[in-house]
Amino acid sequence: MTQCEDHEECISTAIERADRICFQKQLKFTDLRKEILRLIWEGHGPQKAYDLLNKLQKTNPSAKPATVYRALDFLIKNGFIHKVASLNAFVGCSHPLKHKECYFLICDDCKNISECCDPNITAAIQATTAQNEFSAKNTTLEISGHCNECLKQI
Amino acid sequence: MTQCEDHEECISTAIERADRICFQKQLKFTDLRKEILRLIWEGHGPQKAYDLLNKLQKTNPSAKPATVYRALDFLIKNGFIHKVASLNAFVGCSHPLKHKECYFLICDDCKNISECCDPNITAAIQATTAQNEFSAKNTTLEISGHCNECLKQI
DNA sequence: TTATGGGGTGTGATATTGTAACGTTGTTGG
DNA sequence: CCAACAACGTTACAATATCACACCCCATAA
Repeated sequence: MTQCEDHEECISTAIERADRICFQKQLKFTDLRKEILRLIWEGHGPQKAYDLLNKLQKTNPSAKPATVYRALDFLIKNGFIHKVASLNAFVGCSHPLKHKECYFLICDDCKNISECCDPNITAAIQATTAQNEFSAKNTTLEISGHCNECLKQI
Repeated sequence: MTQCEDHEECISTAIERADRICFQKQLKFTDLRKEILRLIWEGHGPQKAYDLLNKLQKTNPSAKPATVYRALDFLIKNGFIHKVASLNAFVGCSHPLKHKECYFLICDDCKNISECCDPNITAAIQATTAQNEFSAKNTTLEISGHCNECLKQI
């Protein structure tokens, strides 16, 4: 699940990517927003808002819930992270800009999340919404269970 | 979305169905659980836990959050309702026993929810999880947008 | 140059959602 | 009957999230 060979590199790649996109789109990628994005990628799994707050307070003791939630709002709105509704947690997006819809495989054991963005699923969902004459704006697809690595270890 | 010709009948049908299933499965469908299920169906849309608590307190002034959440746990566990993760709300299941997975179309305007349980989506999801060697336990698929009725009214 | 307006942040308060823990009651099988 | 367990009552609290208002910075127009 969401392996990376060199996690430091994986984090900095994500930050640089965001930096680039923000520059192109003229978005303000402030230190605070960058720090929150970094903390999310450091965890490399779904991160809870208040855990992020605790970590942020190590370098920024006066941080408050709103501090974190505002940064999260920015990051979500611009596609750098996703909210995982079934966990009330937040996870870095591996490919911002690439697509609107993201689906997740969530391992209950190792807590890792992988984005699985299958076009077949998207097509099936579109067919169903069309059939129901429903105009979809946002899709939340979160599949929990056990990843292959964890299954092997049993 | 989730229309019903006679809402009183629709509620009582749901209650009777649950009653029957509980009898068959030897589950204790207590007054409290029945009342919560009734309140959920009365709303005929996603109901928030604390709204249910307020309504419950009209007939049961000493009800507490735990009172509601315990009843909700029972109803979810036995398939009579679903939790809508993206809304932190609860909605009655139109066909308990029929299937494990339920997908939702959620109208942002009229707040109605309809279950859309398309086998094609299920198949697409299964194909993807298989391909990722992931053993799925639970699937949350919640599609928000606008239903046809609301689109027409614009 | 100033003013002015919007975005981002600081800060305190509060709202909303959900659980833990422990005691009591009531049912039920042995 | 009574031991055991499920359901419920009750208190407290934990976890998640938002609001409101003040302040600062800085880009831009007057």
